[in-house]
Amino acid sequence: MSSRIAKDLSVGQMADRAGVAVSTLHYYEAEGLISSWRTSANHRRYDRRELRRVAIIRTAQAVGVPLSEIKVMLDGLPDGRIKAEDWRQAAEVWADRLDQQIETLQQLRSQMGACIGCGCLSMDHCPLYNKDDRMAGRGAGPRYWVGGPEERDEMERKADDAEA
Amino acid sequence: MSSRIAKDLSVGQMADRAGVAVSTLHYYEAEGLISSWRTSANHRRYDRRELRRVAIIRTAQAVGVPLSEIKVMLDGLPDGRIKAEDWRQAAEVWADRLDQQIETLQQLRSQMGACIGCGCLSMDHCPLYNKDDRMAGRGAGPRYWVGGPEERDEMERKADDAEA
DNA sequence: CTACAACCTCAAGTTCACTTAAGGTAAAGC
DNA sequence: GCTTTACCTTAAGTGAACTTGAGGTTGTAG
Repeated sequence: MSSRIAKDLSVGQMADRAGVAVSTLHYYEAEGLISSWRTSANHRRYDRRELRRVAIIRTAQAVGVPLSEIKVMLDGLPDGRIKAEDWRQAAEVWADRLDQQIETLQQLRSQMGACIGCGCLSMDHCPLYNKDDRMAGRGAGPRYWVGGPEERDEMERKADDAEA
Repeated sequence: MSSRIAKDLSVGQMADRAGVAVSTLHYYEAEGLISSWRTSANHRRYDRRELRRVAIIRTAQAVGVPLSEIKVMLDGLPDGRIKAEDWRQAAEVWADRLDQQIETLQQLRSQMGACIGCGCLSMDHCPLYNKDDRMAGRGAGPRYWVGGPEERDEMERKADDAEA
């Protein structure tokens, strides 16, 4: 009992450690977000680093990043054996994304704060007011993460001056 | 055509300005997130400040806050006529929330960054490694915003030392 | 006065991220 | 040897946040 080598984890162990349900891990695997090998009994075994993947998935989700986005980023890292350079690259892309997200939050925060001090309550001359126009998004289903990946259609707020 | 007084908006105008679909506004109204009065023709008319509400809703959503949460906060402000004190209070609650959210993001960011520099690639002696355990969440459906409102069950990561 | 755009309601459909259920295998404990 | 526990698969259900569609009314423009 002196050997403390990092062994691969069963799905139950993964679930425990990551704090997610077993079914969730199955789901993630089906979606190609994590991967495992199988024992002779067809049981999943996870490399320990999959734990980190799950942690990243959950953290990203917690701040509103959809799985599809997460997958794209995780796919950036070549299967299994992660080379340092790949990690670095992927992380950089993400950093931008996160910074953006953080900024959005800070905007919201100050938007609400500023709204108290300024004339927002009586409206009409609020400096923030005209920032309301913005934000598009089309297609079905729920829409997290409004400041999406590529292609955003600008949505010209035309009918603005045309008002009696 | 010299009068440029702020008039109430139709649903179409609101949709244009806020950058959302008309159906979304209907939905928000049905959910009690925004409100309107009706013309004699049963058409919706929105007070201009509803525009701000929509902006806040969308921004909050963009960072992963579910509508239920948003509603709670918006409900904090008494119907229609918003008193400054109420705004202030609500904003304060939110500021905390947002700060928390921002922190999560920064953690994720540095988690990924740090993972490059440290031994994560060869695993085993990563200082971040043991932070993987964490994060619970139960019940059906999608789960945004892991660091939820009240009640979080701690999820003891027991089976840790018990490993041959 | 007739088109037509903009609005209305209500019901049903869709996507995402899961969970639950049903039915089966397999190694471990008594 | 039998039962329990952990795992497996596949299919169907769920909740959130919308969208789409069908069918109907209103009001302005030609």
